[in-house]
Amino acid sequence: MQSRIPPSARTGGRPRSAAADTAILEATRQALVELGWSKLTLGDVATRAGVAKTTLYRRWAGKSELVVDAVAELFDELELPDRGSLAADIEGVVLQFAALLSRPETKTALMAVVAESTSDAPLRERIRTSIVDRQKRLVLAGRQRAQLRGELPPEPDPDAARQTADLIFDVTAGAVVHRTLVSAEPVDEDWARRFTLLLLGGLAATTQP
Amino acid sequence: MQSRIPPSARTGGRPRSAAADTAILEATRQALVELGWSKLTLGDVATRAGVAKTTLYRRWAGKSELVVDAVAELFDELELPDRGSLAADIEGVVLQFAALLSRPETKTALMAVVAESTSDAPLRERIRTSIVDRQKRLVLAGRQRAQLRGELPPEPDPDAARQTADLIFDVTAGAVVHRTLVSAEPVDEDWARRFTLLLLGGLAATTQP
Amino acid sequence: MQSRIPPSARTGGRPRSAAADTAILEATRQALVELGWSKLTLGDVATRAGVAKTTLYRRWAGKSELVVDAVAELFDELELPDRGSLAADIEGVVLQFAALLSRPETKTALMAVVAESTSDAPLRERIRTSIVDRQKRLVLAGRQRAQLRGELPPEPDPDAARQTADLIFDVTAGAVVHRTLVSAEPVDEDWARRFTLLLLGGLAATTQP
Amino acid sequence: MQSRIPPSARTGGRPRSAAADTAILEATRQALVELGWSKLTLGDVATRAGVAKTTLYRRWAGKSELVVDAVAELFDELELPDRGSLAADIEGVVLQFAALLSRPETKTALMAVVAESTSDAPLRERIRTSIVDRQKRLVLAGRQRAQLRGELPPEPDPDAARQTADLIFDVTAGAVVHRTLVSAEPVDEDWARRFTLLLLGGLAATTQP
DNA sequence: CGCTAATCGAGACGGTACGTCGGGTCTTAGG
DNA sequence: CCTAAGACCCGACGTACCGTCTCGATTAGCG
Repeated sequence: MQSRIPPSARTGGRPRSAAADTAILEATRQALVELGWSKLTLGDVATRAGVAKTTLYRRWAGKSELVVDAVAELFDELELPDRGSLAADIEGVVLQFAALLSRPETKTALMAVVAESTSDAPLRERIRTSIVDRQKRLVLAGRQRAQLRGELPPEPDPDAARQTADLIFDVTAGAVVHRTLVSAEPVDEDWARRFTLLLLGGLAATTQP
Repeated sequence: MQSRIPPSARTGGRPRSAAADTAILEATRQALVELGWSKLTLGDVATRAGVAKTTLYRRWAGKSELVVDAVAELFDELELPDRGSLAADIEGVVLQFAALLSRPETKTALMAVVAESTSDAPLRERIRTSIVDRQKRLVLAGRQRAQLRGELPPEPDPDAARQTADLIFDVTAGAVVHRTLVSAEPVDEDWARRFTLLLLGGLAATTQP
Repeated sequence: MQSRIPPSARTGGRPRSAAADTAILEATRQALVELGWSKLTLGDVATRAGVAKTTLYRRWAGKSELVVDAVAELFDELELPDRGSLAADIEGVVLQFAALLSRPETKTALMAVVAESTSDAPLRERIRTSIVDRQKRLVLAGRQRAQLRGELPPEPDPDAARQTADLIFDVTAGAVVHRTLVSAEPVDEDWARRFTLLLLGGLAATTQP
Repeated sequence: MQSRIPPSARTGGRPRSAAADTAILEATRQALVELGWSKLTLGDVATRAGVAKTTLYRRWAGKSELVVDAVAELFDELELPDRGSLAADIEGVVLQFAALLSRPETKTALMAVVAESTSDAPLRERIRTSIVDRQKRLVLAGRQRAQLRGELPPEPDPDAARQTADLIFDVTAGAVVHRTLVSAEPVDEDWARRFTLLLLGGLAATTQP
């Protein structure tokens, strides 16, 4: 799902510049790093991108939509490298996610758009599609891989499977975000190890009553 | 710790109106509910409170500081009722915290000030003192009570104790916030039960290597 | 003299649409009536005329040039009907000119382009050629006819003749314009009669010292 | 009559700066000279005056209103010096008015606001009060003085008196404006003499049937 | 009881950014 | 070469808030 305003359906006319899109999103990230969310202005982004303000407004409805797109591109990089065991995979994901969150552009932007989204349902949906689901995908892939390895039993009930995945996701993402942004302390290998221990222990308790 | 600017040290002169403080904080919460963080303006708050803008700026440095104070008052209500067992206590805290987070004024304000705080260290400190520590206190009190009950073993190493408490806190608060604000799904009794199961299971695994 | 930009000298290629010209000028007048000078936009004119903005800019340099042409067409209608006497002829011209000036499209456009022309010499020249000279012609024709009738003596000195004609022209056109646009009162038959009396009386005094 | 937006009726609050008014009007005239009407922008005027744009908009509704006030001050200078005879007085007024009209700030502004006023009745009224009536006053004063001198007979019928004064005014002001702005030729002593001759001759013809 | 001094309301002030609009240019595809 | 369509850059618009300032009018406590 895209936040961009689609071009006029009518054929004919000068097409939108693809280079402008790239320049704008890059300029947005750069401005986020230098100024932070609250001091970022669309006029400044336009100037940095070498683009007219109108061009920007023609494609995005506002600051939130633009920033979501700009940050979302960074989340595309997330992958699930095979580290050999479920525990190692989880630690890898946690560290990868933490690394992303500690970049200044994501740090300042993510909470801000989430805050904005509390009173803006379409924006919330866009965040979910562009950002959140990209992380959730990793949880599902990780479980699948662990089941192939025999580390986790197959889950016959699809409802329970989904519920558990959601819980793991909220716990993992929430913990990393909270540690990084609220507690403002680093997510290092040690923390990742201890968190993984907690998660896997809890998971065992959950599935083996 | 207070965000308020202290009154002039010099004695004599008209004292600050105490009623104004109450009115301003109440007006702030009301405006947060109606407008959300980004559309809340200090001029509007002043009008609602029946107070001049000057009065407001004489006491708070800006929007963030004011909102932190306004929301912090709500976190004073958090308590740790004795529900008889560690699991029940945790479920209680989770539900209580979730209830607070689902109020519109906290929902919209909390993430916003956290976002603001990523580039404002004093603000981050104020948030920690006024809001976060109030929750953390519950974690510590819960553990102490559980140890008194014999549900948890005493932790001889104070460093490890702090580290574990921090982890539990980040996991719990993070999970509830993420579920509520990002996943935008309710934290009901069922979820609280499943989360507690996960947490306690993980905790057992962590402390019994 | 035309304000239009001439078509490319190079032969070959698609010729300009003559229908477009008509449509554009008509649309301009219509827009002048509805919106007045300052709110008239070339984009709107293009839309009304069912024409692309490009087409419009290929033919006229700007708003002033377009409006001069659009209004000038109306001045083509001015004639000098033979009413039998100099006085009657003058009254006729005055009323005819006043009628033209009271049309909303001329009323709003004429002063505006004159204002523009104070800092735009080519525009001033175009106004003179397209609009002013068309009125001045009537003064000259009126005098010639009166001389044929014997109502006015021949003027042997061509310099003095030109000077007098200029004076009469400025007085007549100026008075009608001022009455219509500044004083905002109607130029009716009574006013025309009184003005003619004044003018002819003054003329007699001027030529018979 | 003033074009200024009156300050809030409520007492209390910081009073409006009188210096700002002076600076704004002076800056407006300066900008008119340098840029002309159509390129004058309120933002630029504000900058020149060392004033915020909002201050400007707090006091005037728009460009036209501001310019009327700025130019009107110049018309305050108009007087009727006693030159000894009616003819000499008229010539004096004509030359004085022409001198005012040939200043670049009035030249570019006057026609423009008149053009605007064709579709803006309140503006037309403001022009009349602030500018036109100041000139008309001279006509009336001139007649009164001429009657005291015995150069003109007393006019018993007040209606006819007013009608004649209006006619003289439209003719005089119109002729000077037209000569200056449309014909774009100078109003020098020679022209003033010839115009006065015409006017007085016509006047005699009008009043002595 | 009258001083003194900080507070209060009100609202104007210099700024900065907003989101929109119009001007005039350009780049398409099509005639 | 012209045309319709529409995106492009640019600059100005008028508005909204910001945080500061200047007023006159209140309030206290201290002398």
